[in-house]
Amino acid sequence: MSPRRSAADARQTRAAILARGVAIASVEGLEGLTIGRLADELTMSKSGVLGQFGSKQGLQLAVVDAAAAQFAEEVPDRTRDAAPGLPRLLALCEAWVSYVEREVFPGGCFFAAASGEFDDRTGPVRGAITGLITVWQRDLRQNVRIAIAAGDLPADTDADQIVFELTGQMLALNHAFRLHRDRSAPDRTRLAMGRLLGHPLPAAALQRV
Amino acid sequence: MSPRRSAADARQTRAAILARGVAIASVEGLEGLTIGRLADELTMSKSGVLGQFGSKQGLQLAVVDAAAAQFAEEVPDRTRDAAPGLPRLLALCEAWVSYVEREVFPGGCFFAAASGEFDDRTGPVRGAITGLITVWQRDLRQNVRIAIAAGDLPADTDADQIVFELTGQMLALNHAFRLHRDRSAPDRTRLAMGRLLGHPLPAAALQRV
DNA sequence: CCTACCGATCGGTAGG
DNA sequence: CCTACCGATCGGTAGG
Repeated sequence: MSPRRSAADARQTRAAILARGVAIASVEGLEGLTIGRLADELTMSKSGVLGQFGSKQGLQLAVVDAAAAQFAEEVPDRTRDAAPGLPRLLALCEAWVSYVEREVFPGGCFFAAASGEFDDRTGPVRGAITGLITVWQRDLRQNVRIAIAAGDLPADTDADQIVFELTGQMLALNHAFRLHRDRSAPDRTRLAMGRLLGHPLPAAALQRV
Repeated sequence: MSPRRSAADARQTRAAILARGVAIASVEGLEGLTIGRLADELTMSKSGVLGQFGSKQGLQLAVVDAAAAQFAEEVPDRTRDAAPGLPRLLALCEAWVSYVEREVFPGGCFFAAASGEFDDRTGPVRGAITGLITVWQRDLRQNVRIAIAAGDLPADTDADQIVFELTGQMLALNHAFRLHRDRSAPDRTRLAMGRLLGHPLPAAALQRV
């Protein structure tokens, strides 16, 4: 096997770097993710890692995109069976709670951690993080609006307010689960979200017994 | 003026280091706070900074304590006039919203940032952060219980659940205010907290005009 | 994707 | 609280 690899090999290498990078960054942060450590853990040279992304910022942007793809698989993609509006909203909330409970990322919600780390900075990495979170919240809001139009939420509901409060319960769960290792936090979150939406979360009853 | 300073001078130097340290750490994080940068900004030598704390971890612990003292001044100390129970609870919530709105720390809530940074680690710094947050949440819970006993909250209220949900709204505010620069977030938080407690926050009406 | 470097900066120490 | 260091590690480059 020659040291010069094919394009397919390069793609595989890139995927392996990103998988490790996402896991490390969810724990150590996107700044704490270093090229040297990544190279060490993958038994590669630093320049081999860096060559794929050009710079640390390029690596960070690729890691954010890879985390977004994984999040999409683990949360919204699991709600495809639920109809738009209240059913989808409840499914998205339950999928989010489950995503934290299952510890999809070893350091908890990747985007909660990344937004806390980059909220005081400027530049493309912050932009990528805020863009992805904005899209996620727009998806929630859209389903709130459909639920209102369908009569499944009160007509005077403020969609932005509901999304704001749901976001708070998501952050509370990540906080309590990671910092206090509070195992009752997922059910507390389900309860709070169910009250906000006037309906219990779909899987909560099953998981409670 | 000789290079050998008195104990009073040393105390002043220490206070100056901690004031800068808290501000830097609220933006860059407790790991991103470096001895070299601190020395630079204070036109001191690195060893002059390090000598006060022994190690970077000693500096981090002192910075956490200094931030806790400032938080105590800016939030709970401002609610001394409110009677224990629901009045104090409403005052604590309003003081917290105001603390974020006034940007007491340049990087937003110091403890929201620090707990996100250290939630996956072990050691005394994590311990100090969790300890302070636990005390703060115990204070909230205690006032919820007094409010229940006084009949100001329903008798079947779950105090831990209320504290959990209030914490979520605090985190939602910090998140929206820092990441999205959403200026409507403070009033959204007031609204959510007021609903949770069944009473509007004390200063909200005045500030709304 | 590798070896062999680069200057800058990290936390920390010796000794005054 | 200073100067003068230390080894380790940072992101990144040259050249193959």
